[in-house]
Order: sequence, then C-alpha cells, then structure tokens
Amino acid sequence: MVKFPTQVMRCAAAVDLVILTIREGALHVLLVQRKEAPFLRKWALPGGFVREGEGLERAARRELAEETGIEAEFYLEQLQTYGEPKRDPRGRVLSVAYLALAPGLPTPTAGGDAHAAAWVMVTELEAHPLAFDHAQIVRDGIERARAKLEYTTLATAFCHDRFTIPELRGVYECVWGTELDPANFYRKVTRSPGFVEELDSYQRGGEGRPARLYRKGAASHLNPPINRTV
Amino acid sequence: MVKFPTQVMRCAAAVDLVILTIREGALHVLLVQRKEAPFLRKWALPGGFVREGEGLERAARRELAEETGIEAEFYLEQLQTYGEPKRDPRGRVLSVAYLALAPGLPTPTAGGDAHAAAWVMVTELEAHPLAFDHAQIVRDGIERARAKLEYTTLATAFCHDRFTIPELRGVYECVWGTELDPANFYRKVTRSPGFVEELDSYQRGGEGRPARLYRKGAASHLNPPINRTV
DNA sequence: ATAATAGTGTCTGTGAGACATTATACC
DNA sequence: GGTATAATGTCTCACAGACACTATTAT
Repeated sequence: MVKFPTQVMRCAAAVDLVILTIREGALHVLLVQRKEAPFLRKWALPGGFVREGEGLERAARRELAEETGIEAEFYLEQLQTYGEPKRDPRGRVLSVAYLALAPGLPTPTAGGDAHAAAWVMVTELEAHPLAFDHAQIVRDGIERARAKLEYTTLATAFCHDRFTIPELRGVYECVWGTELDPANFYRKVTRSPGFVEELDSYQRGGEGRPARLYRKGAASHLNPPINRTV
Repeated sequence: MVKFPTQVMRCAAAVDLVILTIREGALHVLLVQRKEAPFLRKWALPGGFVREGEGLERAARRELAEETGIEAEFYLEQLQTYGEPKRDPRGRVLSVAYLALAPGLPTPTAGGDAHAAAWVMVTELEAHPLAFDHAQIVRDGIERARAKLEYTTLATAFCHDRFTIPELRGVYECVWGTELDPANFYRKVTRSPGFVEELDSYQRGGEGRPARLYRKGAASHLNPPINRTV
C-alpha cells in the first residue's frame, strides 16, 4: 500500500457555514455562541470538524441540519477555504467555508447541539465580535451572495415554494440594501426566460391588489444580469 | 493550552495549481508527469503538500515558482477545495486548488523539481488522462477563467506589460474559443474606464497598420460585462 | 370613495452587434 | 499600386431607468 512521505503535515479539517436568510425584511446570518474554549461564549459561525470518510459537502449538510434543526433543502455552495497557520490557537485547521441560503425559517432555531443560536441582522454584525477569522468569512459569504443575485436566479433560494414578484424584489432589496423600481423589476423578472414560472393563484390578505404567485423556473443564470449599481 | 478533541480526524493538506497561459494562439495548461506512486508517470496538475506554518496562498506561490521555474508575478486566486474521502488512495487529503494566469512563458519549463512538465492545449486534454480528480479541477479552473473574462479585466493577466488591443482580443478568442468582432471589441475595451491605458508607442513589424500599445488599467471589474454568448 | 399595492404602457438614453469606411503600415 | 490590419463611423435593435397610468383589493 502506498503511503505519504512521513514528513507530511497533518491538520484538522473543519466546515464553517454562512447561513443567510431573510427575516422581517432584513438579511440575517445564523450565529452560535461557543460553549468551549477557545473563544468561549463568543459568537461564531456554525460548523464543525469533518469526520472520517465524510465528504466536505456532506459534512456541511450535516452541520446545517444539526444547527438549524431543520431538514430542508438548502441551497449550498462552497465559498472558500481558510487556512492561515495561526487561525486556530489549538493547531493547524483548514476550514472549508460554505454558503447556505434559506427561506425565512419558522423557529429562531435553538440548535440540536445545545448551542445558543441566533439570527443576527447583517447590519448589526459589528456589535457581534466573532471568533477566529469568522468575521472575514461572513463578509466573503455576504459579498458572494450579493454578487450572485446579479447574474443568477439565486434570489429564489430565499423564497418559499410559491412567492410573489414583490416578495422576490424584497429579497434583492434586503440583500443589496437598495431600493428597486417595482415596475422595472417586474418587467425584468417576468421577461427573463426561466427565472420564474407563473402560477394560477394569487396572494390574498394583504393591502392593495393581490399579487400573482410564482414558483422558481428552470434557469440558473441571468443574461443580461440585474444591475445593483443604482 | 487548549487542544482539539482527541477524536478529530487529521488529514494532509495539498495545493494544486491550474496554470493557464496562451501560447501560439491557444489556451494551454501546465501539466507534470508524476514520478511517484500512485499514478506513477500519469499526467497531473503541479502542486504539493502544504508545509508546517505555511499559509495556503504562500504554498501555492511556492509551488508555482518551483514548477514553472519563473519568479514572476502571476495572477493567483483560490479556486475550490476538493476533499472527497477517496480522492487519494494514500489517505485523506484536502486539496486546495488555485487558478494562476500567466502571459506566454518563454521556456517550456523543465520544472525545478525534476518533473517532466509540459504545456498542453486545453483542446487536447482528453488525450491526457489525469491523476486523482485533476480532470475535474482543470475543468473548474478553465470555466472560472472563462466566466471571469466576462465581468472582470482579468484578460490582461494573460498579457505582458505592454500589449495591443488585437492581442487582448486574441486572449478572449483563445479562452472562449470564439471569434469577436474587432471593431466592436476595440470600442468596448477602450471605452470601459480603467480597463486599459493608452501608451504613446506602437507595435511595429507586423503586417498591416501598426497597433497602438496599451498597459493594464486600474479597474478590476467590467460593467457592463463582455458577452460570450455570440 | 380613498388608500394601497400590483401590474402595464411609454419615452428615452446607452450600448451591443453588424458592417461600411478610413488610416497606416509592408510588399 | 495592392494587401493586410488598425481604428473610426453609422445604423439598428434590445433593454434599463424613469415614470405615468390602469387594475384590483381592503377599509
């Protein structure tokens, strides 16, 4: 059996999750309070060590289910890997960060692993000093999400099965922190082939004219993109 | 001193490089022939293990210098991390892949590490079965480069200090495998603020009217992007 | 009726694609 | 001169931004 050269460095492998969702009209990220040293009681991203024989994405999905307590189909993509030698005082750790997007989750999620978990508005992240290099990871995750809304149909990952165009516009507005023209947004979304599929039902109960319901379409890319430079 | 939980899995950490360049009007990737088991004598991406106390990007730059034998300033960005449990028969390895772009390199690079190294046209990759999951990594790297040419000024990373607009167009055409209208490309590039900076000299010696020389500008993003859907 | 929100129509400016035309080199 | 390539000009169509207008609900 072939072996590694004996001097090869070994390190621990972790996955960390930037889980974004929209609650009460604002972009939130899930944070957990550490119950172990180092950084005891500090806020951190949910995550954990990769297990023997477990793939990276599988580890990420396991942590996702554990920490949110929800067995749903999240959108999940690998973000980046952080491996500075000193990023963890316990020793060398490679952290493979994942970005997860979720529609507004029902419970505030008291995690299965008995952490204190909380949704924190991304505008209030400065008030939550994060452990390790997690502040950087969160910034990278948010920026990735913001960028991808431009040229992909990813905004639908923040919506439930059925949603209205104004709800979808709200996703863009929350994530980008801007306001979009309702009329132009409507035209753009409905005329981008495969972005959304029209349904026969309407959203009732709100003020004003009821909005037609849509579900996500088959397209994943958006060409031409939606501009956030306004 | 704080320690990891004892049962935490340890793995080796590697960096693998997708080094792209343009030679003789075609996109090439640097491959090395393995001189060790496993996959002895098979083609593979240049790379190696991360050393103790060495950051990921620093490891990538070290391998880049070793394998190309050139101490130049490459564009380098992290691509993705590959960590399937069985991807290396010797044991668990996390491979952090990097994408490097280089202007046409003078020598075919007989690597410092005594590998046989070769530039391979990306159109001839099928004829070169790659070790590990490197075929997937190369595909991901090429696709990343193709996508980034659309909305960034990265094409200049394939050019030397001074270049002409037709040369830059050649970069797009090689990487995308398409043809672009010279007149429209010229207009787009010269009117995108910060893409290129006009110089006072001209490229002489070729056929036809000499082309003005440019150098890369300060902008990194391109808005609106250049479309490859034609 | 009034307010509020959903959805449609219209005008205008920007920019891409297509392609004609002019400019400047080598032979 | 002829040929090749660089650079400019022009026409048209698609589409985004701005915003007026119509449609449909709740109160």
